[in-house]
Amino acid sequence: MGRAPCCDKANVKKGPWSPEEDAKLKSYIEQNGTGGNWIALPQKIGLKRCGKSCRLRWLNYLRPNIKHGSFTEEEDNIICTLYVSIGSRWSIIAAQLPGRTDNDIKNYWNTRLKKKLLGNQRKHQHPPPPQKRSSPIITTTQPTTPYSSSNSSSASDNCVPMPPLVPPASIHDYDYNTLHHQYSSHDTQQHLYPATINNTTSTSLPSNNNMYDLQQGFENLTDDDLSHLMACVIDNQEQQMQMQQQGGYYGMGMASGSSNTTSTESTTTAWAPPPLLSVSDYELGGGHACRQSIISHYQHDDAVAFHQEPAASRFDKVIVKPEAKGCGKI
DNA sequence: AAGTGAGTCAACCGCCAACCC
DNA sequence: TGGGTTGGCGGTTGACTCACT
Repeated sequence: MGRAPCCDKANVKKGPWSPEEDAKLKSYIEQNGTGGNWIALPQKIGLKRCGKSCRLRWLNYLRPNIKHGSFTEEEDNIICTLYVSIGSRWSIIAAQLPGRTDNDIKNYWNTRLKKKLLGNQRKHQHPPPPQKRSSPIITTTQPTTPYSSSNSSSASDNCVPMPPLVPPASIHDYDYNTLHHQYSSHDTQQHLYPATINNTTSTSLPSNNNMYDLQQGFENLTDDDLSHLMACVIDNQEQQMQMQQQGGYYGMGMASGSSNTTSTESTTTAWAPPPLLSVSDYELGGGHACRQSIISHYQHDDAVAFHQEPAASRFDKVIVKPEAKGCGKI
């Protein structure tokens, strides 16, 4: 026996909402509220709709102050920034864009923004030499700014473009508390991810102040930087999908050493393809090797440059939640 | 004009966590 | 404390539109 359906599917209308249905739902909620029970609501107002459907219709279309229509450049930037930061957490992203719904943003991302950024990715597939590239980098000199882009030239000798550790689709696996601290003890490192993702829960942001928290560290990114970073994110996701479709499974990808590899160890052993598992599937004890793997995968030339870097890794502090959502799906 | 493929987006599905009794 | 119910979420689907051939 499966789970009980939320409504009597046989007597429930599906498909597009009629203006009459909209009017019924809207006027009832405006006068009476939802009554705290969406499941019971359609019966109360004589709608042959599933309660969930009513909720969705209200939230995505009928409620006041919903913004429809094209997204602004500023909204684009916020979406991209937050996507890089927290992944496909559309409800959280939507909370930072007044009037936009998670569904809208999700659709917009999937149909337009992603392609737009993929278009930019092609521009980056034949990039100029790394030291001249204006892309997200890691330096060993700036302790507090997650990214250095426009001001990166002075550190270019040690710079490596740094794709995300995991695709954002899996970023919900992070322990946010740990993420919050993951770089803070490495004063000699520059960081990729924002240092301040403060929420321990994903479903709510107490206030809009969090927008700044979530975006902190990305504020200095140029559009070019962001495009490149997003391209890496998307590229990583798509490659993982392809590998999964092919039945590939590379586990941690720890071809050498172990999760206990210390930050001062160096390895030049060839790596397996980027790990299909998200960070949550293991603890990145040493981190150096993992970073090398990812860099090797994305930017071979830059990986060479990376070998010259001090071994201490920004991944050193990433602790994972093995039970987190998304584990074991591969 | 008809066929076709791509793009868009509203709506649905199923999972999961929170809540309630 | 445990089981059932509900709300919320992200992923996916499918109807519709439009451009192109």
